[in-house]
Amino acid sequence: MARNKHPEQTVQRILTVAGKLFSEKGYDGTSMQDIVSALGMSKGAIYHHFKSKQEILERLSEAFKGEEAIYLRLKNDRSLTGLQKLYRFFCYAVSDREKQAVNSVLLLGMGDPQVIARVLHNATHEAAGYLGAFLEEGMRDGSMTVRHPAEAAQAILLLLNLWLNPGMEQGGRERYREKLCFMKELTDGIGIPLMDEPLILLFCDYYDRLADVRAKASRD
Amino acid sequence: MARNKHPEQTVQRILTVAGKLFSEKGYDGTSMQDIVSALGMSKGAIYHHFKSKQEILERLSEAFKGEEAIYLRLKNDRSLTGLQKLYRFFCYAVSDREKQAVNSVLLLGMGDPQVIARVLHNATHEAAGYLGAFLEEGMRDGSMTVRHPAEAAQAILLLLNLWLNPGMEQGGRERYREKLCFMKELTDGIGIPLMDEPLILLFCDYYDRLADVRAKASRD
DNA sequence: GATATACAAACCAACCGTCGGTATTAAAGA
DNA sequence: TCTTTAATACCGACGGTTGGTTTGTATATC
Repeated sequence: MARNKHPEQTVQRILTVAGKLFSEKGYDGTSMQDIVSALGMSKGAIYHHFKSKQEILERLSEAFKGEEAIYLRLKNDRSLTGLQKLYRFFCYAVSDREKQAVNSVLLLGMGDPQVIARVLHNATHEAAGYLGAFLEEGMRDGSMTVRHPAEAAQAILLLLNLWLNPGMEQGGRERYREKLCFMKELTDGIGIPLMDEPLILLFCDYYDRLADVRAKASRD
Repeated sequence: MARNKHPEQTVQRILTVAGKLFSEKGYDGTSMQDIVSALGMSKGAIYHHFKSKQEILERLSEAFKGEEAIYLRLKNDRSLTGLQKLYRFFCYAVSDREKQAVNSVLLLGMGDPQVIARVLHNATHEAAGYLGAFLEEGMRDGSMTVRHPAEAAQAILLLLNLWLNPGMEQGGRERYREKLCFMKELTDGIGIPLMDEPLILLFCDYYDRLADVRAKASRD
């Protein structure tokens, strides 16, 4: 139909390069011209595929939407309790997520206000609905004793996505582990015995993976 | 010394008008020209008193720094337990804060990424140090049984400033109250029996005050 | 009257996004 | 099969707006 037979590749290239730049220099710190130059394309090309700079960021953050898929899969699994579903959701969140997002702005670019706002919105709006459903299920089947499922879901996701986000951590690995221990007490305290040692280790891996990516990035 | 004998008044006028605009149209959505026009002044005048647009926002958000004063006052009071100090700190945070900040960007402008990032930073860096000290004190004097004081302080402040921030609430008054009930269970669960009924009512007042300001603002 | 300050206004580089134009291809018509 | 047509992929100069600077001037204080 047009000059390039595979425009999706172009879109991907734009997303990849823009994500890299955003995470290196921040969203506001990256100009459209920067992206254009790094791509060796024209401005018109980008604006042909994306209607604005914001839209690039939004598409980049859609990796988080992958949570919707895992949610739907877990939801209809009758062999699992609410707590087990929650547990697997967390496992996915810290391990499988890497595939699409470990290089993404959402982790490396965590210093940027635009990114923070986006993650926050995602946590308290989109994702909280899913988690809340698991918590309610856990109440019914007795696998947890949480009393305000909707609120608990929001609070937990807020802490998970912002506070436990390795991209936000500045205190090093040990402090991150301290955070995880506290998170265990917090969730236990509200009746959700979620955090066990294996999950904590998964979180630590999560942290280490980002540290690697960071180290590699700072070598350039 | 110069044309105007009372430059502080000019500075105040700039802060007031800029704060109003920021909260109405967001930080990025407000241009320097907007502020200049609303003030009926010149750009040079603003840049004579503030070195950047960011600095206006920072000065506006210094109301939060008032927490430092109350902290120092509480810190040296030997008649109070750690828990009592924490309690008073919270009372201050939701009641006294209004004097300078109820009209400020930090509540009304809570939708803005720049504002969110600033509040977040404030919570997990500046303020967390103070709170952590109270928690440690509370551990020693036995008024609470928290095990990870530094982490608890960060998590509590994060939830307080972002999640319990009335400017972020979109679910109405009842949902806000639900949040507060959950917050009580959360703090109780980690060994900090902080939230009692009077404090919850203070929070509700806090919410109502902002709702009033909002209603008044939308009438224009 | 010298000097430092409060402000004005013209000015600047950089920014995001637009727009008319061109190249290329898939499909439709002959 | 050859031509036409229309839609897509892309180009790059341009425009309006942005945050910020600079130069100039009036005035209050010493």
